[in-house]
Amino acid sequence: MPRPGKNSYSDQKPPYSYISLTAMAIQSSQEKMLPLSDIYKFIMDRFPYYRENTQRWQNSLRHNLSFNDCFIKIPRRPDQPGKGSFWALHPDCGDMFENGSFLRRRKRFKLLRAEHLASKNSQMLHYFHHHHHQNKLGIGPPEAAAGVGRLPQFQTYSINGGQSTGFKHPFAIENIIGRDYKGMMAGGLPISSVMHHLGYPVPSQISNMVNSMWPHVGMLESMAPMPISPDYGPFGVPMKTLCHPASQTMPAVPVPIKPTPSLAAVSAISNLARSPTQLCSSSTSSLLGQTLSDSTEGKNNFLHPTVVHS
DNA sequence: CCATGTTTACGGCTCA
DNA sequence: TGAGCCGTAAACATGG
Repeated sequence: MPRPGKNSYSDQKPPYSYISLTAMAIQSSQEKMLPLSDIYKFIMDRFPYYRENTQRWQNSLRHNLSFNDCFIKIPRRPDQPGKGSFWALHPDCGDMFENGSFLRRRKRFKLLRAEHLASKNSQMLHYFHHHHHQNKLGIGPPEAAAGVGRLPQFQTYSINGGQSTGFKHPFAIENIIGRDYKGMMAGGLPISSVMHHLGYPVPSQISNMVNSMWPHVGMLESMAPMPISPDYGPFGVPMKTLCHPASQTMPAVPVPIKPTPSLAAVSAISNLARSPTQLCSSSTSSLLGQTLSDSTEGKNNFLHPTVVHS
């Protein structure tokens, strides 16, 4: 039992990898991209655990940003002063958390050489092209302008000139976190109960929050810190209003990494039902994918984006 | 100088 | 048990 004043459960390490956390942060922003400092902020605001040892985990996080191809860097426009680039999710990175684990991906997203180079150029080009019209007011970081514009909910930084229409970031929070784990329990407890004890929401809670608010309000229009309490999710949204009352159950909190085909199917369907335009699945993104040796330098060799299967 | 990136290395852990 | 993912440390570069 956590005592008041003492360490509470919410001070414990959240069951998310840095990749998950970063993806959440990015997805939570209106523009689907954030500067490093805002990624830090997102995490620290919502997960007390990360308010300490900042040197350590921030170094790890930067390592993840650079090392993993699922994250792409988008340079600032001249009218977006500030330090460092924006970070976004690679549009083709696939559903890296399809098994429902946010601690460890079943497979990782790795680009091939030429793809890597290509994305470095055309991605940002596309960005410039795209956002210049849509967000003219954009002075300052995207989250500043976020409050006003009702931009299309899903902007992707397409590397193939917008050809991947309809394709959502598989990393979109509802994909990352968005699953219906019907009837699932965590350690013998209903997930909601576990969530409550943890003091931060588990994946599908976030999903519910996202899904319930995205249609109306831009997610996290402000990056303002919100009070952390069992009643609030990491996005500062009251859980009560967002948590589906009954039938909603959650994955075990540190979700066992088990590829469960049936579940995957279910989640695919539910994702579809929930947002028809977002047909996103790992299979979509890995259509062109060919396996590639997982060497570190493998990122620099071929023509197509690919998903390396483990 | 400090924040931001990039890269290498290594040990722990999990899954096939 | 090996392969691969993850977390961490650390060296190094760069730009404001």
